[in-house]
Order: sequence, then C-alpha cells, then structure tokens
Amino acid sequence: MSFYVTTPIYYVNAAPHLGHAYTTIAADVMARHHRQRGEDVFFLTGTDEHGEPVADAAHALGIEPQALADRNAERFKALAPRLTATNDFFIRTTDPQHEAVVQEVLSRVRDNGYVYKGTYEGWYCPRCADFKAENEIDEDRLCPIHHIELTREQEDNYFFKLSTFQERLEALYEEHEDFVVPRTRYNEALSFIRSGLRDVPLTRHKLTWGVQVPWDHEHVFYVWFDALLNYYSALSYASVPGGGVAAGAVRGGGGAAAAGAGDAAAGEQAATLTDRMWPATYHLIGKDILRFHTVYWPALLMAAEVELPDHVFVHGFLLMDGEKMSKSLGNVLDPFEVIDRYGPDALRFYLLRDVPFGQDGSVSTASFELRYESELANELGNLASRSIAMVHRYRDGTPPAVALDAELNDEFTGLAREVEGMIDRAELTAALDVIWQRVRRLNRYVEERAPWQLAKDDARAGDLDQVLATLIAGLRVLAVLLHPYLPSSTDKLLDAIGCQDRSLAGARWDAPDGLGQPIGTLESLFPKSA
RNA sequence: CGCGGGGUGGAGCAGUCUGGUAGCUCGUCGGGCUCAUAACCCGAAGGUCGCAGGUUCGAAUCCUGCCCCCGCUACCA
Repeated sequence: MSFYVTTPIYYVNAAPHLGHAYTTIAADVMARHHRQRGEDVFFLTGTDEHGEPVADAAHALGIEPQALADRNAERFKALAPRLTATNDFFIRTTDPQHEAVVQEVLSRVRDNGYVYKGTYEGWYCPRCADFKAENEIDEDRLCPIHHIELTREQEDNYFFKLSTFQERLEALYEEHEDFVVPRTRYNEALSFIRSGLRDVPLTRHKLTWGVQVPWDHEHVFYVWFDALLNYYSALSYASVPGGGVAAGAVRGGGGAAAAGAGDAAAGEQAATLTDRMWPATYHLIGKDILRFHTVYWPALLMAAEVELPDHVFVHGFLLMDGEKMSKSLGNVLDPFEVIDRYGPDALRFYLLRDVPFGQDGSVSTASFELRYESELANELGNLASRSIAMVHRYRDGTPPAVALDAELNDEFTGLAREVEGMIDRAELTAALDVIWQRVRRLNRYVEERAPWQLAKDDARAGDLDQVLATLIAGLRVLAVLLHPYLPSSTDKLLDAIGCQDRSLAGARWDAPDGLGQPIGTLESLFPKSA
C-alpha cells in the first residue's frame, strides 16, 4: 500500500507566508498519519521557478533569474523543517532532471498528435514584454503593473489540444466522483469542462526563462505545463533519505504482507520510486489553481499516456477578518512569529482546527490565542498534567495494570478506525474534531469519577486503580491519534507515559502500553506564559 | 436567464440529500469541585433557521419567486 501526497510547488517570486505553511502542514498530517499505518509514503513539496514574474523580479534586482530562484528557493526549503514537516524530497523546477522529464513527456504529447502550431492573440504590455490574462485587465485596458496602455499583439506558438479531451474528462468525472474533492470544487471543475474546452498555448515565444522546447529552440514551455509535471518528474530522480530508492526502506514494521509484489521489490532495489508511488494519491492545492490541476493536468497525462492521480483536494483561503490576506493590507499572520513564540504544534493545530479543511476560513491572532489557551493548554495540556499528577500522587507513579472502565469503551474502541476513514477522505478538520470530543470526554470522566474522593476511601482503591489506568490509556490513544497534528508535544506526552509505539497500533483502546510500569513526569505541554 | 457556493441565537459553524421537539464551540450569567497549566465539570439566558408564497397533519429541511454576499468566467503564477 503506497500513499503519495503533494503540495503545489511554491512560486519563488514572493516570500513564504501562512498560505504556504497551511498546505504544507496539511500534507504533512496526511503523510504522518499514513506512515502510522505502516504504508509506503512519499511526501513531495518544492518550488516553481520559471516564468515571467520571476524573470521580472530578478531583472528589477539586477540579477539573473536563476540567482533569484536560488535565493528564494532556500527560503521555501527552510519552511518545511520550521513546521516540522517531513517531506521526503524538495523539487525545484530548475533541476536539470526535472527539465529533462518535461521535455521528454511533452515531446511524447506532441508525438501523439496533441500539439500544433498556432497563433495566440491577446493584450500585451510592452514594458512587461508579455501578455496579460483577461481577468487581470480592467475596462480601461491598462497594465496592472505599469499602468500603461496595452496593445493587441499576436504571437506564434504551439498549442495543446485541450479540446480533444473534453469527452474523456467528462467521463473521468463521471466515473470518479472523488477525483476532485470537496464536492463543490468537483462541481465547479466539471461545469467548466462542460462549458466547452478550448485549446491552450503550450509554449511561449517571447520569453526565455523556462524549459526549452526541444523541437523548436526559440520557444520555452508555458510555465504551467512545466510546473504540473513536477509531481511526476520528482519520482524519477528524488533521492530518498537513507540512501537509494530501496523499496523496503520506508516501510514501517508490521506490514500486513498484503502485496506480494511489494515484498519482491523490497528484496532487490528493483522498483523505482515511480513504480512504487505513481499515481499520486492526493494533490493538495488552493482553489486559485483549481483549473490547472483538475482540467489541464489530467488532460496532459492522458495525452502523455500516464496514469491519472487518485484525488485532487482543493482547500480554501485563509482570510484575515474576512479579507484576503495581503502584505499591502498588513493583515498577515506570520507563521514564523507564531512558531517562534508558541512552537510548530500550535500553528499546525490552529490552522487545521479553526479553518474547516476545504473551506475558506478566517484566522486572527485573537482566535489563535483562544484556541491555544482553551484547547491546547486548558483541555489537552491540563488533562495530561492532572492525569499524570494523580498517578504520582495516588499510585506512586505507576498506573495500575487493571481492566479499563467499560464506561468509555464505546467512545474509544472504534476511534482510530473512524479517524482513518476521515483522513482517507482528507477530512482533516473533522478527524481532529472527533479526537477532540474524546479529549473533552476524558476531562468530564475525571469529574464524574472524582479520583480525589476515591483516594480518601481505602475500600474504593480498586475503583481508583481503574480510573487511573483508564486515564492513562485514554491519553495514549489520543496522543497517538494526535501525533500527526501535534508531533512534538505528543512525543513528549507518550514518552512521559512510557509508550514507544507511535503506529496506529498504539491507538488501540485495550493495548497494555503504559500500564503497570512507572511513568515519568511531564512539563507543561502548552505553557501559557508564552 | 453564464457557472458554482453561501445567508441558522452576540461571533464562528453543523443540521438541508433520507421533512417530525433547532445542535456544537466561543462569548455572557449562575452554580459545583479542588487532582490539575486559577485549569476542570454542571446549569441558564439568548434563534421570526435571508424575504414572500406553496405542498404537507407537520418544513431550517421539498417546490416557486425575490433580495443580499462570495468565488469563477480561459494563457500572473
């Protein structure tokens, strides 16, 4: 069983911001969860470095585009570790190996008869030396950047026969109703397809900052075709941590030995990453790049005779007080500041908890602080703190190895399974919510049983044993399930209660881990003095 | 008639497909507890479910019309 998740490749024209962090965090949660299941996981992110805006920005700075790309790519590369994201590779579209794959695949598209030479006509800005998209021009036909008049110009370039794929795309959508998720995005994409597809330019003539077209060196590929192919090209040359591409390297223990082929591949370094991972399981994208991923991308793969990805998941925008975040408005929640002050877990939690994954949502420092205090510190942090303290206080640091309170069976036994199903559907907020209901349940359980009362009565020692064991077991289940969301703090918590197993097996309600052995102490997981 | 979403107590949302006492979190007010990061738990107040019609014993939920908000409408990524 393999699981391959991607973020978009981030455009190096601007600096990393909260939106980039959001997608990377979401992809990381999915990747970590699937690793907990013992699956063969690959998590890709990277940078998109070609195209006019980068060239422009570089020239404005008086440097070469590659120099600017090098500089900014480093900043994006540094983002993932700050978020404790565990990407397996970082692709750059200026990697020569990527460029070679782009040339190879798009040549095949041409050989298959889906490329022709045509003329593009549009509004052109002489200062930008490029055409402008219709939706970036207002009525007065001025360049949005230079505010000078645009002229009507033509350019000879190569076109991709997108229109040819109209019916095949409609069939794809009909047969795979979860190709695009959530449903509303599926509807949007399908309705765009049904409205009639036109052929689109595949190359640019007047630009030079891009991947050269192998059959006509005066052209470069239009950035999107170059960019989209990263998901496929990366697998052909990614270096996997631990060296080589040994198929068994990433496999967790306890594999159910389901796939005989997988086992065979593990023996020799037979299977390539592409064999193992393609097609991608999930492409995570923002809604702004919907069309490219839900229409162009599958059509391109069809044209190249490459298998299609399973799902494109479209998340929403993070809004600041209902407005789109923008630097010019100065309403940006800076991910780096949040991490410096509260740590990566707090940011990861907040974004996936407060904004329903798949919808637009507002973020603010006020709501961040509220979530941090009331949920991370008061509910989870304090639950861990009070539970562990009682074990020390009443049982000398060793949670009794006794049967758990049946009262909580229903709410904890099937929880892991429920979470798995939700994460399979990329319902990251919903999964977090069902877990959090159990965090609250445990706090209520403490009140119901009032261990401090039981402790006063020797005759009820057995009841107290059970309550303490139940609390530790509950914490273990929750910590394992929360591990993808809160990797650092759940590590601390699981270490404190003596649980080594981070796999989903550790989320079994009746697992014996953590009981009957001395536990450690735990500093505040989410200190409020921050 | 371009397409796709949305309008539910002060705020943010679920419920609408498969009509049947309007639910959750935050906030407000009151109470309880003392294991704990002054944390936790319980209770209460608060809603013409955008508007107007219709179907039905019964509509947030189905039908019709209207109003308002957001995104998309093809080469910035």
